[in-house]
Parts: sequence; C-alpha cells; structure tokens
Amino acid sequence: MIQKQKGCNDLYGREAKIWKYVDRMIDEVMEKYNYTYIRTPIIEAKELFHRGIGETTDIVSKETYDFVDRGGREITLRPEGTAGVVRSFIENKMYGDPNQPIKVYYNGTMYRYERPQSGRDRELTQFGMEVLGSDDPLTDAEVISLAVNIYKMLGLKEIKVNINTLGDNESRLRYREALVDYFTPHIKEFCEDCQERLKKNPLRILDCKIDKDNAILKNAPKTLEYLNEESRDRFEKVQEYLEVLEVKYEIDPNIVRGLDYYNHTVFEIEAKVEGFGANNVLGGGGRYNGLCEQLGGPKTPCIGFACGIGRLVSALALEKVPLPITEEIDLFLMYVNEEEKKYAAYLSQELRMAGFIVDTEYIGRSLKAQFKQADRLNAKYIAVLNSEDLDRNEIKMKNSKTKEEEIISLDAIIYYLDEKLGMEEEEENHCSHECSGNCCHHDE
RNA sequence: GCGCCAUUGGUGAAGUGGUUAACACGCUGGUUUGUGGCACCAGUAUGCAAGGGUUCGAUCCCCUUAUGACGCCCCA
Repeated sequence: MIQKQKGCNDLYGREAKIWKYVDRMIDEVMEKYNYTYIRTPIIEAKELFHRGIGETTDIVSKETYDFVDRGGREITLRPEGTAGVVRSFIENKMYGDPNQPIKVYYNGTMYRYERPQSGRDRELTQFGMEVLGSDDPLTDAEVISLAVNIYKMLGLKEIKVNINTLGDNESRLRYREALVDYFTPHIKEFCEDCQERLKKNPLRILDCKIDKDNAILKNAPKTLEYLNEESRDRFEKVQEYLEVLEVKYEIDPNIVRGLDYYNHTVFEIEAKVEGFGANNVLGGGGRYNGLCEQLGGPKTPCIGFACGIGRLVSALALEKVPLPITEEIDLFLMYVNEEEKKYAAYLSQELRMAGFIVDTEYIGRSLKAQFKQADRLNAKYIAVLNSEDLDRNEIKMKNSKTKEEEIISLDAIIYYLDEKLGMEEEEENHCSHECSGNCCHHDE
C-alpha cells in the first residue's frame, strides 16, 4: 500500500468541515480589519529563506525541503509565510502603492523536515498577517489584538498572551554580548544544549527546560535593562495601546523567537488547555524592521503574526468549543424500481437547484437499508418514491423525527419543504432543545 | 538529527511458537410479497504494516524498512 508522506495528513469528513469553518472565520475577521488576502507560491528560491530567516536558525539549516528542479534551480518549499510575503512586497513594488501600510493575510501550507510529534507535522497549515510599511506601535498592538480576537471569535477562552521586546539592533546586540559575558564563566554548569546555544543563540539559554531552575539563569541580565531609551519608549507605547484595545498580556522576558529577523516587539499566544502536548504555543510573531532591506527591498518596518491551524483546531477540540458544523441533509430520496430511480434523479436535481441539501441512493440498497442510510445522513425528511403515487402526481414525505407521513402533490414539494424546514429553523433559533455539542452556535 | 513505544478485518480491539485468529460495533441479507432506527437468525480477515532471517513450523522471536504516538533539539 502506498502511504502518505511522514508528517503529512489527509483532511476529510467532519474534520475538514471544521477547518473550512475556521478558514471562513479567519477571512471574516481579517476583512473587518481591512487586511487583504495574499497567496504566494509554496516553492521559492532557496536563497530567499537563507537570506531572510537566517543561515544559523535550525529551520533553515536542517529543516527545509530543498530540491533542484529540472532547470537546475535550487528550490525550497516554504517553511514559513513571512519571507514569501516580503519577497512579493518587493517584487511587486507594493512599497510604491500610495495606500500604506500594506496589510495582508495568508493561509496555506508550510513544510519543515522535522520529526513529527504532538502539534507538529512536516506539512503544516498556517495563517498569518503582515503589516508592511509602518513602524507605529499601534500596528504592533493591533496585530496582537487581531490575533487574540480571531481566537476569541472562534470561542477559545483559555489563551494567554506573552510579549517581550528585543529592542532595536543596537540594544539587541548589546544584550547579546552581555548575556555571553554573563554565562561564559558558568557555562560548564549548564546542559550540553545550552553550551551549544551559548555559541549559536545565547538568548535561547533563557528558556531552557533543563536549566530553568538554575539560579545563575534566573539572575541573568534581562532584555529590558539593555534597551536604549527609544526602544524602551516604543515598548511602553505598545503596552499603552494594548491596554486601550483591552488585551490582557504578560511580559515574558524569556521570549526569544526562532527566526533571526525579529527586533522590537515579539509575542506568543499560548493555549492553556489541559491535555495539550509539549507544543502549546498557538502562534507567535513580532516586528521585523530589517528583513525587507535584507532581501534587497527598501528599508521597510513590518510586523507580523503566524498561527498553526492544526494546533488551533486541537485547542478548539480540547476546550470542547461548540462549532456550528451541520451534518444534516434536508431530504433523502428513496426508490426501488428503475422508473422511480429516474424520477428521484430528476427531482433531486430540481430540489438542489431550489436550494435544498438533497441526497439519494446510488448503490442499490434494499429499502430497509436505504432507511438506515437516510438515518446515517441525518436526513430531516425522507421522500419515498412510489410508482403509483408518481402516476397520480404525488409523493410521500416522511418527517424523520416525528415519523409523520404525508402524501403531497409533487407540484407543492418546494413550498412544502420551505415551510417545514423553515419552521424547524425557527425552533432551533429559540433553542428549546438541549444542545449538547455542535448544533447551535451561542454567542457569548 | 536523537530517544522511547507502537502497527492485528470497515471500526474498537483480545490473543497464541503449532489444526478453524476471541469479543464488540458496523456492514449485508433474512424473519417482515416496498417503510428504517428495537429484537432474533445468518454471513462478514486464506489474514495479523512491508521485506528478510531463526525454526520442522511465526501474527507471536531477531534484523531492516515504512508509517503512527509521545518526548528532546528546534519551532507554530
């Protein structure tokens, strides 16, 4: 048997409906914030990621899918969304658009050659947004609140926002040096990974899981102490705007983002749900004022955010958030003989065009089995086609719930369904029944 | 890249170095000459991830590969 590739997933059935729903909600919220959709290619020049994300990051040094195409070009499957968006911004000269800043969002698959585990796949779907062309701290706050609002809109309650600032390049470099100076005399007391990190990315030592209780680590210099005045003011402004936007957040000086291009504001949004695996970060982002220039474009301040949809969907499931996913059809058409079957085919098409969700029998089941099938499909109504009825221009309709049967005129079927289904909907809106799961969507 | 555990019908799974691989659900048919969801009866893996090895004999032991779960590194 040919199996799917490691760490990739087939999406179908109920799960696919959930993803589609999440996609729709993302579109809806993004539209309100006036972000426009952008789709960039999954394949890009290898160089884009090497120059953009940083040669030393693991993501680029050992986790990309690289190949040489038939024309000898070095291609990489995108491991994240930002680099492609910035490439597009430069290539399409969006910086020349009078309508600044450019606010875009994307939603697509990314590829990382990693060992799969809980919350991590090789093919992952992320949505994210980028604001290109503004250094206003309000954009930082807005991107964070936008992300939070998407989670809220979907019904997630247990989320936590952690923010930090890396400062501008000058502050960042000074801090990095201070850290190296601080840790170097004691590095032997730390784990092997940390010894390696001291050389490659000393900021990472700060959130080491093994050495987290080490007093030396706890007393390590904090980013905030190394900010120059401008960076500190900027960070304060971001916090002021977050308060205006009523976003609850915590400052976590240990947040270090994985990609080299970040400076100033960085943030992560965690799901605080029982049962989430080791990877409980739903999404993260930050400001990257240097990336555009680094990729050969004009100096352009930008900020962005990205979220793994797989993790988001898991969080929704773990929090048991009710979703408006319908798994019902309006009508199932049953038949036995060929004449009835032809009429069923014709009638189902007519009714579908009239706006109803209609299904019928395709594999020659017995009438009894067709009833079971209608039941499985959660058909609200069942039409039992009978040659004799049809000859009289009539059809027998059965309400699945009440078991009531009525013989009605074929000419009246659309009117009949409209009325009956409309009544049901009204009942649902009043929500007289116990919704134990996913039939109703309650606004808070 | 490293570690640990796993892989048995449509599904959830039990199980053993040796004639017919439990049980449950589902599915199909019947009891019911065209009305289901209940009940009862019958049928439903020549097969235990793939390949190789050990053995008189392997689903069970060993090796390799693939995939899955979880963790480390790293990251969303």
